[in-house]
Amino acid sequence: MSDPNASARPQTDRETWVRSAMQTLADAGLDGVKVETLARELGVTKGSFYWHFKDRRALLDAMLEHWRDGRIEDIRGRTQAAPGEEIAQLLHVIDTYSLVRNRRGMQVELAVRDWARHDGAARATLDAVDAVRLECTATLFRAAGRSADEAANRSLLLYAYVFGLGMMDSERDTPRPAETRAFIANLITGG
Amino acid sequence: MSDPNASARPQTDRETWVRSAMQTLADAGLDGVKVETLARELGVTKGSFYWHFKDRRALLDAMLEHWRDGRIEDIRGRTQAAPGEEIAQLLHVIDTYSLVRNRRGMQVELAVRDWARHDGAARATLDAVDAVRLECTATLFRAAGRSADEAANRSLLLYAYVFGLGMMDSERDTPRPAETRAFIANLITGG
DNA sequence: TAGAGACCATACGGTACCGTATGCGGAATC
DNA sequence: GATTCCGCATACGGTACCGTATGGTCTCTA
Repeated sequence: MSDPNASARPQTDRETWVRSAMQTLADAGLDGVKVETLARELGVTKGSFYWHFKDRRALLDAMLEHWRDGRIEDIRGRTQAAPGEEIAQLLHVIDTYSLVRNRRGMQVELAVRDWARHDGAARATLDAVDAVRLECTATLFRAAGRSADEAANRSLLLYAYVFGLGMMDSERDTPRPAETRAFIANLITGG
Repeated sequence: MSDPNASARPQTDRETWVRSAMQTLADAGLDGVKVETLARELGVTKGSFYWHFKDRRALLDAMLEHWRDGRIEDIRGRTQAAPGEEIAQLLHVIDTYSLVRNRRGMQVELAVRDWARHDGAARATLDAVDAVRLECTATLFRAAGRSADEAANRSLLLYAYVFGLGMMDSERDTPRPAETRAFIANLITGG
């Protein structure tokens, strides 16, 4: 009872493994996430890993949970807008999601989406995140006066565009011209 | 001289390997493309593979070439339009590329795009294909009266949307509602 | 019909993983 | 200061690959 975080203490080192695994996922894809490789990069051996995790699958599930929670928190934070500012906020969401400065986040996103094509758990996690995202932006569109259908349609276009662009520009170093980004963002929002 | 295709005859069996590898690429991703696994599925052994290909990398390069040629031929064929029919043709392109019936082609597309994130040759191939695609649709937009900038911007939006949607819907079995598809397609083309 | 070359099987060495079993030190506890 | 348990190292067996070496079979041709 001396340490109120006693039960959570091992979580700290699980976090280390998960963070390192997410980095590798971004850099090398899911098949780059290997127990012995991660251990080498962390300067430990597999013995450590198999104390913290039952097996490789347990790490993958922890990664999905970690990513899901972060993404849901992120989109919730980015879709708060004062009345009358909804469209401006949507334009800001498009810009932050489609700019090159989110490179690492985009790489993780693309890796998870590819992962979801072969794994049920990843697919379920991704669907949950997408559902929240679509609902968040649709709420903004509705608050800006769009119908429910139009809000849903524009939200779908928004995410498909943003992640599609991330896929096309994943290795690009210079951002798209400001005029291009503004033109497309205005088409999506209908501003 | 009796067989005018004598020099092309070995190509036939290379083609068999490439086709099987493309199928596996669609189903299991690049890391599923393994020499011994492919050999088992073809009912032969590695001995056959290493007679036709120098190594695994040679197969991967052949796959990229095969895919590139097919995609360029495909987009060229789909972007022929009589004067005045350009927008209608663009709407048709959007529909064929975003519908579920292209499932296998979309899976290959997504696998190649993921591949391109870790491999220079794949990235170069993909960039070449994207450049042709963008030029093909931009030409249609210009023929429909858009400015060069607007044509390029709408083309970028078109492909980002189409492949982004393919990523979001890769495991979906029922197509999106016709109204949703029409609404978004009209936004992209500005019809 | 003998030889050459296309096409593939067999067999092997080497590597990089996964997961388990077990040993070992150091901190906390009594 | 002996015990317990956490955190990790070491060592092992097993599997799935890649690529090479070598031999066999079948066909076509001279």
